[in-house]
Amino acid sequence: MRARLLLQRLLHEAVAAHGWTWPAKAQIEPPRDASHGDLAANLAMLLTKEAGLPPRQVAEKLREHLMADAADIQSVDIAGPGFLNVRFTPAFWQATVLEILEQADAYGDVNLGQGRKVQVEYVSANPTGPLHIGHGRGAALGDSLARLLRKAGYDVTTEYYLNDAGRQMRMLGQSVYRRAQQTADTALPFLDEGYKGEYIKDIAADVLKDHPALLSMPEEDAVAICQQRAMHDILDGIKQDLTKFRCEHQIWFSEQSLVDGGAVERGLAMLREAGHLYDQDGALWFRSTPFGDDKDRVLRKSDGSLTYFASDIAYHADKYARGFDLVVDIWGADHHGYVPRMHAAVQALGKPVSAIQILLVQLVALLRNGEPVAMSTRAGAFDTLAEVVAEVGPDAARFIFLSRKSDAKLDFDLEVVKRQSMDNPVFYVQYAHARVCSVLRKAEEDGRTDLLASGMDLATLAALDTPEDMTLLRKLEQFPDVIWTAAESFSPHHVANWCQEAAQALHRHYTQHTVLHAEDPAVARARLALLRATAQAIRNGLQVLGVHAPERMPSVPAQ
RNA sequence: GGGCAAUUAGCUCAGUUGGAUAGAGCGUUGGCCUCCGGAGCCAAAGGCCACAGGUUCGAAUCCUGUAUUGCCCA
Repeated sequence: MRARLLLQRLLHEAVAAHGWTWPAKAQIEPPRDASHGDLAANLAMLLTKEAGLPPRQVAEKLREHLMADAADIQSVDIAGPGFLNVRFTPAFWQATVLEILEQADAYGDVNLGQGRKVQVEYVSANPTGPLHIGHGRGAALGDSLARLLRKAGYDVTTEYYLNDAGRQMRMLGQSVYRRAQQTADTALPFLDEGYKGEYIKDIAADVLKDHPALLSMPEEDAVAICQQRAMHDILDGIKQDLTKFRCEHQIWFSEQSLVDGGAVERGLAMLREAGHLYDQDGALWFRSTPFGDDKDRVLRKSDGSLTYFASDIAYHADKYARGFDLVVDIWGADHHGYVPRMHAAVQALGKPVSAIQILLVQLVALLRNGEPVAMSTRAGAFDTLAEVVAEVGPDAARFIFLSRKSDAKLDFDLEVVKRQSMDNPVFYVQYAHARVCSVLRKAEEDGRTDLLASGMDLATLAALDTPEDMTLLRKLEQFPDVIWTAAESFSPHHVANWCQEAAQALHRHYTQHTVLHAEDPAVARARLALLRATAQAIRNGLQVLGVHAPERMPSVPAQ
């Protein structure tokens, strides 16, 4: 981050000094091939027209300006069609260690969000059954995104939208009631569209225990009791599953409360006033096509009942009324058809389409040794989030989810995720952290007070001059940039990738250079500081992913 | 029939929003422990970035078709 900011400032000055204007497409980034330099700028190619010079001559003029007044810059080369390849001094990179040790847990914080209020709404599964592995992916993404956006300077609130009104909840109550009835009359057939899982029977048994007279009540009352109990129990389970998966929702928002509080009617009135509604064929329509939807949508059907979309609009109107500048919705990919109409609704509410960000999470194929895991019909489903987390642990599951783009299908192989090998990079990253901790422990055991004394300075860090030192330092320096781009693109997987790269640089360094047995105590001090800084940065990266950074790995595996 | 996404090494996936000779890991082959944890490191082999056009200094990336797969809608 420091490197990019510095170079950006110097280049801006250089461009201004020649009376040119900064091109919007200008980029400053590490070249793919590290041997080209630390950072590369494509500026010269973009300025040829305005400068009236061939790109390499433009580059030459910029180069002169950079070399004139920058103590931190070691060299500037012009390469290829006119790239400026810039190399910084070792001291510049070494200072990264001081920065990290000073900022500690705050290292990587950036101010992309500038305090803007963001809501992340995620999971929001109907409380009609336990969460499955696909919900887990959305859960990992939503939670990590909240952490990421906080680190990037947003004021984040997390929320779960509870669909507790409507037909599905009634069906849930009826399903439980029917299972209760079946305990008395085994010949009674099950409901065609009912919820069939084993958990429905469990709930029915519990209800019967608390209400022995259930079956002699009027059916309406009995179903209501079943529905209340079912929702309560299932929601309880969902909350437990999410907690075990380290996902926090600060607010649980009830759809029923929207209906009861008249918010839906208010939302409709708002749209009607703005002229976005019309009546046709006895139904109430939202004119969404002017906003890019492919057809208008019904909000109130001819039988008088409201559609889900109507309460969704009211819900989003409520979000904005609560003062959120940006609303992030995380949906299963099977809802992608709703994206255009939601975008339309937001605009009809008077917000720019950029005030909503809808992230789609693709399905997860659960495998075991390459074979699809069949949903069990009897002994409980093996594809529930709870089962999977119990088997592989939250760290491994979260890391797998978060190291891939969310909008691509994902194969989740239980055996592979459980295996503690490089098939499963979470152990690789955690091991890097644990390795550093192990060195620190050893230093303490050996009574190396000279190394463990606090305080560090640039002069000592000058000993970090090997290729492995420089690779590691550059990687650590990039961390804030990674947070920035990841937050900007709502993509935690960039952070996961960085963790792997940082871990790799650490492992490589570790095998090349010993710390406690270094030839010179000063070198040992410098290296130990570097390792501490690395552990800190990796810890911060894992924190964004919601993955633990252990001080030691649980056990040594068998050879 | 319309729409949305995906297609990169044998497998699982990245590719910093258009940059230089396309990268990791696993798997395969061959090396590295008198030393802080070898759950590691190094090296080799492995590619028509699905296919065909187009846009420009420059395309895995952008635009248009085609194919295959998945999902939504009628």
